[in-house]
Amino acid sequence: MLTPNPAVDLPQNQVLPARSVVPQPRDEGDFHTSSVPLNFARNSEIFAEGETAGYVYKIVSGVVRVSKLLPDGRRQISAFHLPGDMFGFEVDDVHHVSAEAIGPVKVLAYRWQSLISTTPSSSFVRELLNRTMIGLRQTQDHLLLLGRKNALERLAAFLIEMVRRTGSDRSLQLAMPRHDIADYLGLTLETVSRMFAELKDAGIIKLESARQVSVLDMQKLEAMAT
Amino acid sequence: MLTPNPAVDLPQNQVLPARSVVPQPRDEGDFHTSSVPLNFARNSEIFAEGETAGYVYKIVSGVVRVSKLLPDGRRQISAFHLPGDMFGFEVDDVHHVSAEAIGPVKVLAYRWQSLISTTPSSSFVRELLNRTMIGLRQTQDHLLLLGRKNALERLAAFLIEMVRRTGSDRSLQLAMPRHDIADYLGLTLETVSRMFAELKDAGIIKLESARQVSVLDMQKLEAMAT
DNA sequence: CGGGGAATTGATTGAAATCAAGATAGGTGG
DNA sequence: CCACCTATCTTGATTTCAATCAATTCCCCG
Repeated sequence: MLTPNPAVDLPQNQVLPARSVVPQPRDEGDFHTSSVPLNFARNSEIFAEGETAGYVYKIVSGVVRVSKLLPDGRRQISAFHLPGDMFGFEVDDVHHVSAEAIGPVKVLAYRWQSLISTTPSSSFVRELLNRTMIGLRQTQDHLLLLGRKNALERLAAFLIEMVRRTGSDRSLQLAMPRHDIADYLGLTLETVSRMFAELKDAGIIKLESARQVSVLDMQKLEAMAT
Repeated sequence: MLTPNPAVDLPQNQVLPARSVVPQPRDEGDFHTSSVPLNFARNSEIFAEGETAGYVYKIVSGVVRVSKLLPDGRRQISAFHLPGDMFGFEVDDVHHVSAEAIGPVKVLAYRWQSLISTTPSSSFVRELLNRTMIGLRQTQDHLLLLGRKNALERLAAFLIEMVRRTGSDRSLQLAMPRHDIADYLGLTLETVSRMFAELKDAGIIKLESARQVSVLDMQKLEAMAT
């Protein structure tokens, strides 16, 4: 069965009290609005489904998984977020997904209200609109993957996405375990492992270790992603 | 196999020439910007993946399906849009999905540039941001359905969504064929048909006809959607 | 080193896809 | 107005791909 609550063994974070860094509002990033730097430990929860939303987050370092759970523990990861990405937008003030740090994560937290209502200029809103539209497009692409691609196509698409987003080509360091990849791709971790083996046996990738992948034939990998 | 191109037998629409109604810019809807009323026949294409995007559309009447195709014809419908809904937003000026009229459809087309750049106030942008965030949330919910729910749960969730969105409770008129429901739910039309039969046999719904459904037990239906 | 979570690999099951007929019905023209 | 024609839908038989169940094996970290 899937992990009912992936955030274990870590100190709870309430609304926004200090964690390891004392919140010191400051100007930073693309948004010239006060932000609070926060640190999250491996597997800690940044926010949970159903919680009151009041902040949007911009990743400084680390990787974040955004997911939804079914009552029986089945989990779907809707996105992995890398440094520079923003997450946590909500129309109303309730989070409809949860977010967790996969490894140690540093973020800047911005008050949602400040970003949209304090009318410095509408450029913040335009920025948010652009980021949201990009997120919508990526999510639509992911619908096609989950609804219509087979296991091998899904893993190939995932590896291509990660190579592209991390900037590297050839060498790829995976921040997340097989279980998370499985929950992102709508598969089980065993199937993910078998598909890694299949790509390896086909000479398309090389597994330096479970988390360190070298792409040997990007042409073929792209062909497999359909 | 899935329909390679669902838009058949219908007159092609180029960028925005008149169809059955001569385009007459006018003020209308929530947006006080000029819009062009357009009519589309059953199964005609409103825009295609890869086409230049320049307009956003607001549905006056009819139902629209938004989808993506794989080269071999596999199709994933990412959303059905009903009257009042808007669709066609893109970050850059290329459509990354295609949109087709399921039955006869009337829309109002708005120039994207007018909506965002002619600074009447940023309220248009806020409106677009809200609609996009709502779309993102619905798409994330759909990811969970496609990645983790079984066939029966998917159909139950679909029926609940349609009952909620059409406002009716109990009686539901489906605008789309089984094939479209299947491509929305990541199933085949045969499986969709079997799941309808299962819900019927369980006394949860009644099929007045294939397109006319009565919900007999909403409690149970909601329980099945997980 | 040695312990333990993570990953791989194997055997078997199972849910939905595919292949294959028919049944239903909605629209059209005689 | 009715009957036919053809889309659409249903139902059945079989196959298949991924899930599940079950051991090992591999490393990563203490």
